[in-house]
Amino acid sequence: MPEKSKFWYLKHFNIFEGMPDEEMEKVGKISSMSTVKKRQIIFFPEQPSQSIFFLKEGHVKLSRVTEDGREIILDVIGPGELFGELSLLDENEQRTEIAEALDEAVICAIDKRDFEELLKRSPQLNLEITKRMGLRLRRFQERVSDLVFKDVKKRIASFLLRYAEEFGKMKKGIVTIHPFLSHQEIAFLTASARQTVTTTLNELKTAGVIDFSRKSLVINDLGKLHKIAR
Amino acid sequence: MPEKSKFWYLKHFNIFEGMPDEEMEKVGKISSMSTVKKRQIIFFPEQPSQSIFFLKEGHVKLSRVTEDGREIILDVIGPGELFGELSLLDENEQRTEIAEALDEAVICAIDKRDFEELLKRSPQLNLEITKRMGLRLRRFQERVSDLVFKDVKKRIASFLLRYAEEFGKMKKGIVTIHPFLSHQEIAFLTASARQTVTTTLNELKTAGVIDFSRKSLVINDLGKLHKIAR
DNA sequence: TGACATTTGTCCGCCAGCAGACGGTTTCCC
DNA sequence: GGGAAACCGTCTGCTGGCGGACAAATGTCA
Repeated sequence: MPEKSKFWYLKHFNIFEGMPDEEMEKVGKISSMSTVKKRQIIFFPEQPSQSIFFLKEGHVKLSRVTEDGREIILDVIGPGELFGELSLLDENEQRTEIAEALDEAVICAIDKRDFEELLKRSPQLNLEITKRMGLRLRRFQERVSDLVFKDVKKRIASFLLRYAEEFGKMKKGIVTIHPFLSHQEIAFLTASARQTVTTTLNELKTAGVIDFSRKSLVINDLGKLHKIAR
Repeated sequence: MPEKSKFWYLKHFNIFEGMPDEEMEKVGKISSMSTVKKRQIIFFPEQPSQSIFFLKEGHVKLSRVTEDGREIILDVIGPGELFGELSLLDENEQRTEIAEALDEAVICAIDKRDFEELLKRSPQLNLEITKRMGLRLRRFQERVSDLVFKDVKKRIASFLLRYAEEFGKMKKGIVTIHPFLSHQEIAFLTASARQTVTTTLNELKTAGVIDFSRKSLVINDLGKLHKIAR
């Protein structure tokens, strides 16, 4: 799957690659690093947005909460990705997203204005950001398309494939993932119900396609999973 | 609704605004304009992507078709917007979208490479593009969230509001739209069935919220529509 | 190590809304 | 202006999967 590896590559490509050293130094000066614990919220929607973040280690869940308290997960990201970029759009508006650490995470924050300055000075960086946003957009398109055309079983299979590709380790055609999402969270991501996720996963287990316990998730038969997801 | 007008403003803001004249002249040289008829396809997914487009007049539907021939509408855009930007991501890959004119449209095409050059030279333009992509991303997030949380009636109401805001003319609190989407197309956009759209629209008509014939669509009670959509 | 919180597993009743059918209306194009 | 094609309106049966309920397993923290 050549496309996928390219996607991966672009995503994990260091965003400051190819930047002259003196610029890099400036970046170092204007950014601040910190560690957040599992389940800690990184920014609240009420705060006026002023920083954008880079995730160095761990996993972060980006979500929204509706007025009546229901949650929707917009994305789950891993090391090397940036988030909060949408705040570039807002002037003094509030964020609409919540970011929550799914495990111990190391993040790096840069003030929005500083970052915007940086963008103006470095077309290369700017292009990189644009491409990343484009990739996100694509993923969302995919997601909408899945929601419209696929039933729950297919959506969950589809999710597992993405999950495996982004966060799993492949060895001889078998992918192992250290899971960091609950069934409830998978349900939010696939627009389904918790119970349905549990049932479907167990169905897949019985069919021998996957195997899982609380501490690991193994995909035995990628081919079959692809077939189910289509 | 302050947010909305800002959204509108950003979207319809001329993308080349503030560009020095000599640059502008270059843009003129490398771009080519053309007119397309209603229902004409602007680019096919099979073609390697090489141009990005600006829509000057008319409306364009951006969609995807699955292997088994089902269609999903990704977006519907009006004058002032650009499309095909995602091709910036692809090297020599095929487009995954289809663009189709919904009425007589005037478009302007620029070669991808040329445009990329332009971006490198103009941080201002680059930022503008980034912001637009961000807006699109937001809209998609909204759409996913709607799909997950709202029932068909709400989604259709929600669609009507966007439709009105983007393409309608407001006069004394009443919005009139010259419709260019069929019920089938609205169904694709709202992830529902044609019959359901017909029924729901008629329900809204009976309730006095909207009024429509084949040649015009009027929204009488924006407030009520908002309430239904929430 | 025990108690409380969180997550997973299973069963089932219920209904939103999809999809098929078919007839009426408008639009398009020769 | 007439025939075909596209679009709209309405009725109806059927079902995917949501959501409530409750039990079991696992995690967590004192």
